[in-house]
Amino acid sequence: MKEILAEMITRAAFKAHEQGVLPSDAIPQPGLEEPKQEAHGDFSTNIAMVMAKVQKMAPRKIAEAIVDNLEDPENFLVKTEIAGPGFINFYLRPSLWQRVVKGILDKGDEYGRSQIGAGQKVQVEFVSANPTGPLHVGHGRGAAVGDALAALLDMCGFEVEREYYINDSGRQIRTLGLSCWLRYCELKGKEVDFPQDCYQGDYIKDLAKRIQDENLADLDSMQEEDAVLWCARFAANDILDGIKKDLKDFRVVHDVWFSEQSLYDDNSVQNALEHFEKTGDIYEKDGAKWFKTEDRGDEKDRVVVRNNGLTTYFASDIAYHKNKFDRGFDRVIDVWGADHHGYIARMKAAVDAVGRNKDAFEVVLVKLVNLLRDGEPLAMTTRGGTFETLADVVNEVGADAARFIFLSRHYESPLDFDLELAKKQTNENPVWYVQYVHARICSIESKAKDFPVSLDFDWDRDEEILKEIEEIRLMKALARYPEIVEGAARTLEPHRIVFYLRELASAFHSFYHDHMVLKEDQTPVLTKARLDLVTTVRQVIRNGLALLGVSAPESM
RNA sequence: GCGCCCGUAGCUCAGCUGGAUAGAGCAACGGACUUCUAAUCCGUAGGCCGCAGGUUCGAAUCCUGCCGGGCGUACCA
Repeated sequence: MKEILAEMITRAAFKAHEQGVLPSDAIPQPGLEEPKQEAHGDFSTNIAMVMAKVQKMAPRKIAEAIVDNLEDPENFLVKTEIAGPGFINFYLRPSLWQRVVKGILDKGDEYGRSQIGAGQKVQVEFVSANPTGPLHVGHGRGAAVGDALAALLDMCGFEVEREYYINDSGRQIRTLGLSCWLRYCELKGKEVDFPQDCYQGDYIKDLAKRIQDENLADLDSMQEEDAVLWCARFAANDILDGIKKDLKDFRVVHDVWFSEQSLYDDNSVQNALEHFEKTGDIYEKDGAKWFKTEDRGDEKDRVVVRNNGLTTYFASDIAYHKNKFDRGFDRVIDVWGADHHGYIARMKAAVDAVGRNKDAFEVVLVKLVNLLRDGEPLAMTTRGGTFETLADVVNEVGADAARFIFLSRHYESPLDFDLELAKKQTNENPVWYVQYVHARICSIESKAKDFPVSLDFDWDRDEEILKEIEEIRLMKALARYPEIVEGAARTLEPHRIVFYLRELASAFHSFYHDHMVLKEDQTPVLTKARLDLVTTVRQVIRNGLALLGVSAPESM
């Protein structure tokens, strides 16, 4: 509908130019928007104001010239007016909105799909928590955001892959092994001084106990270093299994689990380092090797090999991101916690050095989550305690509520997550508000069997059937969905879907309150039309919730 | 110190590429169920868009400075 209008406006402007009314032929692409106020029509354009400078004319004069030259052979418009400083407002024939119903009925689950991605390959890497402890709520938000982004991009015609990067190498894995080993020693009754920088959580004790109880290894006869390594492997694998289970329960699925260690095993890290030493991007200073990131936009150069010979995380990250692009991705999106903020510039520099466009690598920084109960903050220590893990939260409030709330704000905004609120089955809880629409409509549909419904009804007939204001508003909201999806994908902002769904839900509830779908003294045609209308609402609610990874229940 | 993000209604937050009288949810107040799920709806109230300049037909939006808050700034991960 917008395209048609834009076309009409452009044609009118050129016609006005040919007639000499508009001096310049520089006609910009008309921007059309839905005015905030219904009194300003269905669509409006500010093109006259935009052109004012070039045309050297008053905006309202330009608007007049355009309106005078509008051709509307199919009678789309019932009224056109010039308002304010030079807006042109368009009032559409109401029956035009009915076309959206047919469109959604035809497209079903595919309504909202677009091809703006044009088949470009995108990788979304998210969660990627170190396998040194269970996922906490912060990871949950990252998981919800990453998963929704992937779904959005997929819906917009990108070829998407979801990846989890496992930091299964390096010092912290050894620390994990040491922690586990020491707890094991404690169980054996040895006096142990448990260091501060070891992992304190009770889950480590549980692991040690399992090693003992299930007799998984003969640690006692091993050299201490071997025992620590064995513990490290065992603990990391077990914790990773736990992470996988937590994600599964949260309905998050990754396509690829990528091991950091594999980059060492196949010499990728080594090769990358050697390569950049040759190109001069890596140099030696103070016994360490530095990557020249400052020349590429970072604040300073960064160490990749420490003077003790050990590589830093940055070294493997360079190899990792090179690997990503080598796999043919046009865009690489990393979802990180906000505490990794300072890492972006150096990673972009590395991507630049690899010879890729810095803009092909994007980082979505997800701010932290404040867990509350009845408005009171809960302590978020790494030590075992009350509700801090993702699993606990999902257990308590359910995956639907958790995901919806995680996505209910811009990812860059800190998020308060109130456990009690998330569980409430009242209007304070936004999840239910949206899901309720779906359930209500399912209920109507199942009751519809007992009603006389016109069967030879045809949406192609251009007669006006749905003419109530609540119906028109609903259809307008439905029509907006595809561009909401596109906008959310373009800006990588899934929260837009949440806001949209609340609007659509609100429009539906208003309609529902004022008008009956199934009513005895109503024409079968109107019944059928309304039935189709609510079915399309259900469809769009379903499609939107699917993007968020939230279920659409048939009854509540 | 430097860099990034943020400051919008009592609270939590939207606000697209600058557009008309700045929006929503919650909380508050007042109404609406003999009807397809009241987990709902309708109405009222609530604002110096942190402050001060600048850009222009027009600024919550763009630029500069200041104030206030968060984060980052490792031969850590």
